[in-house]
Amino acid sequence: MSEQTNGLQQAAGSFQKEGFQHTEEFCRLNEYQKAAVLDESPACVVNANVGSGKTTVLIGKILYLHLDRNVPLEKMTVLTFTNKAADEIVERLRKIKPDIAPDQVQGFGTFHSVALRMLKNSLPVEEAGWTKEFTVMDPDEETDLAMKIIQEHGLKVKYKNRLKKRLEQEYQNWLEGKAESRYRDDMYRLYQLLEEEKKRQNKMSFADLLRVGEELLRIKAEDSGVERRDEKSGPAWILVDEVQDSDLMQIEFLDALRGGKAKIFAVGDPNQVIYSWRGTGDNMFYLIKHRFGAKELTLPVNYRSNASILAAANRFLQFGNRIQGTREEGQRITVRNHYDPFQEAEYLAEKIQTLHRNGKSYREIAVFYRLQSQSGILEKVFDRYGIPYELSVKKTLKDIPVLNWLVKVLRVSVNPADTQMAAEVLADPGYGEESMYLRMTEFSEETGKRESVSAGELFAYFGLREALHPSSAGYQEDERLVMDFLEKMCASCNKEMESSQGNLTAAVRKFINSSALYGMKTDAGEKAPGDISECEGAGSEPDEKDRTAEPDRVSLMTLHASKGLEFDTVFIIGVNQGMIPLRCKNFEQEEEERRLFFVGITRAENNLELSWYTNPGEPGAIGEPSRYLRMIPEQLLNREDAGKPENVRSGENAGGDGRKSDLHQLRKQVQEQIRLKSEHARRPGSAGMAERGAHLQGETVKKEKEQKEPEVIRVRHRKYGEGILISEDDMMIEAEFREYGRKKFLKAFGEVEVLDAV
DNA sequence: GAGCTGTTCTTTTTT
DNA sequence: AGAACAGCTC
Repeated sequence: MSEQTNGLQQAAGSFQKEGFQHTEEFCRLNEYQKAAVLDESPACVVNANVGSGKTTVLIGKILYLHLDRNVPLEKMTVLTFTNKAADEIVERLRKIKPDIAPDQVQGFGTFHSVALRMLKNSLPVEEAGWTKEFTVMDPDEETDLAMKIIQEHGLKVKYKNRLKKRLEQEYQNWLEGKAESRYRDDMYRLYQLLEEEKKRQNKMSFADLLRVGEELLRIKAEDSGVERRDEKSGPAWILVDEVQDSDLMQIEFLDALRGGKAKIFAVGDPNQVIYSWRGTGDNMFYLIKHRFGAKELTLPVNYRSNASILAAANRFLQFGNRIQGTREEGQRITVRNHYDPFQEAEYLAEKIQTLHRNGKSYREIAVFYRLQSQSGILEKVFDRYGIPYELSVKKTLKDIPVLNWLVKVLRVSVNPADTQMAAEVLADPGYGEESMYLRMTEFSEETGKRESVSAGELFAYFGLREALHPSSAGYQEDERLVMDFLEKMCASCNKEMESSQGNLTAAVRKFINSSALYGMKTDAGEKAPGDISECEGAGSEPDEKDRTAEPDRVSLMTLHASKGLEFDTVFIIGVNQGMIPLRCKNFEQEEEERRLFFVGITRAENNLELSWYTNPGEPGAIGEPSRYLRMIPEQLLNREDAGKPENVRSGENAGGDGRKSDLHQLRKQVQEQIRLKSEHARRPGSAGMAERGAHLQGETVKKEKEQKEPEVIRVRHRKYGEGILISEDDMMIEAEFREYGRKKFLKAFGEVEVLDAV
């Protein structure tokens, strides 16, 4: 298919099949979205503003490539960071094109699941030291194994209680060949021994999947020479969702997968990086752009929020140009002051009740907070008011002891080399049984050869009736949980064996492996204990019925968990100094807190209410509104200090107490007013502050007055290159860079050099 | 192992 | 700012 294939031929060909360009879906896209869908550069990154239809473009791209450019779905790899995102893409694709078969979208999934599939199907894992029968271990298991090795070898490893975190965070350093851990202990020796032990027990950690996958992909590319590899190997197109969230290992994997041949199309938003504390580097969006020499397109138009919300959001934008809106001004943003978290919960309960009575469904409403610990009060009060709510805390199979144990039994059964798991199964205080040992090690020989199986048969084979102790109080419940799990597993395994002629051992292994990657979630919000509603095994499809039956509930979640979601009405609580932003030591962390707040406010479609407490119970927070509230222009706000129902309270605990708190509140308000005024006075260049700054800092601040002139002052930054000075005061300096947009810096760090002496 | 001083982290969470 | 830990001394 030649490169000039274009509009004409498309139009000519449209009689035979519709073609995506002629569908309603395509016509509904705006010009930016269309450009992104149609772009066929070798590498392209789409800088997608919040709410600009990023996933719609990704899906449009898939359909365009498939229907108009004849790229088979099998030749596309679509990489996401969460299983939820992968499921959503396939689900939305099916909505437009319902005849997509599951094996057509094998290449759609998280980085880890795609890596796993390739290690199992097409890469020579033996060359790396594992066999095709390897299993996947989760981070807790890896930590346990590391602990065991530390003990056995008498290693000196500091902060053992934070070992899990350390294993993850220092892994990259070790890979890069650094000599010693920053804590000057045996950490790197531990990595080495751990790796050997994982090979011995034939299992891979999450990180191994990516790292080994990358290594083998590179070897494979070398082997097949510089000349084109045969057509079957590797994807023709690689599409990446939320690319700003990738880490270094994922970029290397991506690069290896591309093999210098596949085209890359990645969408992401540098303004929504909120997980960099977890190891996502500096600025992955631009790093990827430069790494692959990618063309950058933008999606500037937001379809979600009203103009007031977007105007506020624009104040927090750190990269790129301002977000363009499509909607009317709408409701202003409410800023409300409450006395304490308890008063606020009461207020929220009443407010939500009123909204619901006036016809708003609960599912349109969400409450966001910075810390998990803040949800407790809300839960209690909402319970009392009878308001249905859903907490976004995930529960995993590991929280259900009997299933946790059962998974270990199955793990050993499909991988007898896993001595760690075998020991844990037998040593389990609740279910450990010596007799399990033979059943697990003989599983492959006996039952494992079968071509179909039922839950009852497995239950009997493992002798679970005795192992679960029929006389114990929890037996009934345990049996039910185990049978539920086995039934789901058998259904998936039978299907798998039918389609791939594998045996039971292989099918169970596949199921257990993908369950490990899928997190083995259970719905914590559900009342039914232990309902394994989302235990997706190998090859099984997303449960359609679970989604349609979503009950009407208010969503309670952390700001982090809110990413990717949208609601008609959003309340963000605890917008106090010391809470949002959470006290943080360095400037990069502060920037991330700002992005987090940005993510939070941009979830709201029509109504946004931000509140702060005079008396926050949370440690660290102080009774002042967050400085972020001062960053929002006053004309966008609707300040409702002290609220109306709260006045009832002061009458309630009448007398000294109430008056005292009223006085307290009044004083806070006065202080706030004073601060606001001084803030306004300072912005165009406050003489007083500048003078003091000049004394402390020396030269750079000298001539505040000249800055009013439209003279361009150039600055330079180690990372961002040359830019122009926007503003500065005694603490901060703000500059704009062509590639990176506006950034603020702490003068004390001396990162920015002013080039034009004034 | 008590008592001291210095260091490090505290929150957010996916695979 | 305070907890939890590491490493030292006695």
